[in-house]
Amino acid sequence: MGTMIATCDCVGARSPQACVSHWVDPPCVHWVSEPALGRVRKPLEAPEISVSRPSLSHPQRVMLDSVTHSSFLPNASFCDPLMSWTDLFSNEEYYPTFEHQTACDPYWTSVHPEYWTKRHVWEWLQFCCDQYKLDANCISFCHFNVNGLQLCSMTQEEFIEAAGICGEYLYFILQNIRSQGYSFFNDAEETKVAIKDYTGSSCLKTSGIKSQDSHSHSRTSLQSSHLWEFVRDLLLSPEENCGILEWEDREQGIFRVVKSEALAKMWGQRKKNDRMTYEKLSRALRCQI
DNA sequence: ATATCGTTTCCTGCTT
DNA sequence: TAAGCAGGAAACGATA
Repeated sequence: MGTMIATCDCVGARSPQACVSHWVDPPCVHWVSEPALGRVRKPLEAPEISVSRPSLSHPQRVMLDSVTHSSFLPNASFCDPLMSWTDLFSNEEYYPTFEHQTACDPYWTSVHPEYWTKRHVWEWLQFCCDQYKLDANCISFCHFNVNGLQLCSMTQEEFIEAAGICGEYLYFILQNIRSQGYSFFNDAEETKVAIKDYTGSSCLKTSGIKSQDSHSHSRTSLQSSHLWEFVRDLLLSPEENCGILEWEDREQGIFRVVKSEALAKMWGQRKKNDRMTYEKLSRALRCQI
């Protein structure tokens, strides 16, 4: 079980408040594609949060889901079936550079696939899950613990082995990026049709493919509209975080809200609501229980 | 037009 | 007693 504990600087607080948000374990929910904050089961669904009342010795907890990989994983001996993106991303062996990503570290969209690092591959996978509503359950992330060159050398069969029917999509998308560059994403409708035409697979979630270009999702993913995405992205973007959120125990998914006022202000700016307060923001988080 | 979802806002009661 | 937190309930806006 993961937990995130946060101490916030709530305005007017008589003493530092302990605000803990906690991404928990299965078998709960559908908290999505956030490598750092929880376990990935399905892309883009709201997290399940449970909250326990804080005390002096045991700060407030907000438990945002978590997810396990499904038994669909073909390579369970390789990969702990309970291993999540949280686990993987917090594992130096799997994802050694994530913590140290900097603003000058190029994003995957600015690098040709063959030159992707492992981190780029993971970002691309996350993008595909988010963008095309691929069911992360279908994907054996361990099979994608490779760099771009290795990824590009994988056959379609290997993609299918690694991600089932989703592997077909991933393979198709990768080949298109390689051949067309990122212009493949420029026309969302064409992309949508192309992918739909490609296969009638059921690995797409019901909401299908969103008309959202890769640009808006890549470097500017902080503009995502959901609160949980906002928090997730903030935690995953050190250059945007500005010390507002800090990891307390990354492996357990525990983070600390250091600047609650700033967090609320940033969320208010995102939602174009200058009346947003940390009280409201925290209520919204609790609402997702 | 309607339903649903994800908040937003207000409120009350409990805890510290 | 004051301040913060938890959670119920209704309203709201976007979207399907």
